[in-house]
Amino acid sequence: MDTQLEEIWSAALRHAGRRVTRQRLAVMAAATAHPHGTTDALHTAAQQAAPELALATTHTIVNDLTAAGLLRRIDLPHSPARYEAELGDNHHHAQCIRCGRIEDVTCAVGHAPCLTPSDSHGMRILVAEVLYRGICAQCAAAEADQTTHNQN
Amino acid sequence: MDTQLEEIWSAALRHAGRRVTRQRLAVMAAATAHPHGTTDALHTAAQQAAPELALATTHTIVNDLTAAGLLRRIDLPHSPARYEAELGDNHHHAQCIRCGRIEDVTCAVGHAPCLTPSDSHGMRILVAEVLYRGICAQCAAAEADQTTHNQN
DNA sequence: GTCCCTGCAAACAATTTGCAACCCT
DNA sequence: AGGGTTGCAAATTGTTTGCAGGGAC
Repeated sequence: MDTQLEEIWSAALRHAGRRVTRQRLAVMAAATAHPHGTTDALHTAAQQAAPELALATTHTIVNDLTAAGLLRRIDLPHSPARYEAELGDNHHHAQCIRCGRIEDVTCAVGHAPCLTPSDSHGMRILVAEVLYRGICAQCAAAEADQTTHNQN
Repeated sequence: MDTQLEEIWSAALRHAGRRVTRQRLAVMAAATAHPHGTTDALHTAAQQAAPELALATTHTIVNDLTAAGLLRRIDLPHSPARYEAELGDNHHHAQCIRCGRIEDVTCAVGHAPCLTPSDSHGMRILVAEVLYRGICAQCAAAEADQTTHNQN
């Protein structure tokens, strides 16, 4: 585990009024190493640094760290909750409807005007999360290949 | 139940290669009458028109109707799946982080450029779903009220 | 008559909770 | 020392599945 990152996380935990434990550091390391990881995946990865870590505890930790603003939760259809380290870069996600792969998208074009409509039924918008759905390069290539073969 | 809508739904079901049953019509009526309804809510509402309807069957129906393109599924954090009739109007949703209320948002400003980035890691984007999170008018008013009282 | 669709019960998956022991501060 | 955290097991919640009967076409 990276010592430098560990100090940053420790400081973040303390700043959020949380205690610094081996389990929490292990989960944050796992979330950084495996972005978009499910609770299950993070649990498995974190067990390298904290073997006794229980799955239920992993749930408790990711919930608390999300509330503390250290992790960001990603909800996708037909998938358990996923998490990634909250880096404040406000990116979005794109998912392939064929293989389920998840990519980060930085949505450089037309960002602000779309994402912050000043008014919607009187609701004051704080954040906007965009989920793009489409077909990734690999799956598109595979389908094109398929089509070519069928044309014979 | 509205006879005119019923005919539209029947045609849609047949067009999708599905059979027209009382249960399916009841679920579609419920989804129209209760937009953003959970499976549980739709099940309860649909039982007015189809009392024998089982909850498991409601799950089967909404899954199939979503696959058929007649319903649209809405996934929100910390909530079971929600559904609404697919009207092809491509609107988005805003949720209050205080009370959980869900509003429809038509995102008129800067729509196209933001929602269809031509390229993202080579993925061809087909649709974009935006979830806005903020504080609704009622909750904002309640909080302002609270603040005023505290200032005494 | 055929086959999709439904009802019911049971299985399953993801997440939460209760409580005693633990260990960070 | 004190209270936030953890581990474990059990409970909950949301959803899926298997199978027999029933209804749409």
